[in-house]
Amino acid sequence: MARKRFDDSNCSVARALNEVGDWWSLLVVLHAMYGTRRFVDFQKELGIARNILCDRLSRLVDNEVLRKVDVGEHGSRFEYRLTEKGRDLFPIVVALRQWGDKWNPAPEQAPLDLRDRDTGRPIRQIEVQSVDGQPLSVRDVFVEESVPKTKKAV
Amino acid sequence: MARKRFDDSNCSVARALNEVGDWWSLLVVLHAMYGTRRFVDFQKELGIARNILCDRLSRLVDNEVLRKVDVGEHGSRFEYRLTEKGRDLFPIVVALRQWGDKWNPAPEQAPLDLRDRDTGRPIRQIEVQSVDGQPLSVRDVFVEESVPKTKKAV
DNA sequence: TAATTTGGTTTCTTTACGCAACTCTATTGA
DNA sequence: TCAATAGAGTTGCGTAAAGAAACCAAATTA
Repeated sequence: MARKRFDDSNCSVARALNEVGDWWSLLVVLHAMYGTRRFVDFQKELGIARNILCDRLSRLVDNEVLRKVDVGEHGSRFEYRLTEKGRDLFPIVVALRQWGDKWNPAPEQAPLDLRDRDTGRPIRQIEVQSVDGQPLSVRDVFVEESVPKTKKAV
Repeated sequence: MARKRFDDSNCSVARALNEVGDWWSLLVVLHAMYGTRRFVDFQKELGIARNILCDRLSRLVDNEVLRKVDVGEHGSRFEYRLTEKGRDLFPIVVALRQWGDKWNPAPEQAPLDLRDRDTGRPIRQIEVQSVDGQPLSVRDVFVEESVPKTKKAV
């Protein structure tokens, strides 16, 4: 692949994709949110090759999205748990899920129904909002330059 | 790479990643949101190889994230424009940007400051919300089974 | 004590990425 | 009018990464 990397990109989207922008990383994080913690469980649930899983897990640990925790008395039993940084990917994962459900619904399957644990009611559609909670589209937004001068459309 | 594909996965996150889950696609979409429409402009701005850009653009067109529009009288001048499906990726892109800014801030650079065009005020941090607008974390949420039976934690 | 589980590593093949060069049609410019 | 340039790709090649399968070692379990 000789993949291009974006570690030092001045675009934060590129930097984010550098850490979780491949085919597997976000799925690993998703399953971690579902409660999966062990190497073999990730492997079985995702059907990912072991060497690739190895690589993804250690990359996620390096990037502090996961923490590798030694359970089991004499080492050699480990768990991978989400860090705060990892849990902070929740909105991204949910937004992806909602987008997938909306635009590529599964033929014979109802979309996963996420609900508020307190009230039992479904969660909202994720949206970009103004400070007062109004939904904003791409066109409702502009980039404020650091040295405020001009308004440049996004 | 011999990538595994998730077209028919019953997980909508996997299906979403199947369309935009590679290193480049979301960056192409991002730049399209910035206003880029021409092949050469994407190529210059992203520094992507032309054949890869070709592949990504046609995949995004196939998946109806972009539309290929013939401008120029005699053909051979094209523009790639976001469809509604593509514009609907806005929250995902913004969430990625905010995550990148929060957890991997650029050393010498202020994060991109997105603002509401109407009020000039910054946008909100994207979050998963309950129907009444309360922020929800991973732990505040459960999966309601299609045939309601048990409450399974996410 | 043998079999199994866990968490990998190694080897090998396939596939896709990235680069550079090339093509073909319009458009611009001298 | 003829050459040069720009736009939008395509082709070919070397390399790096993905996937499959086999192997391995420590720790549990039977």
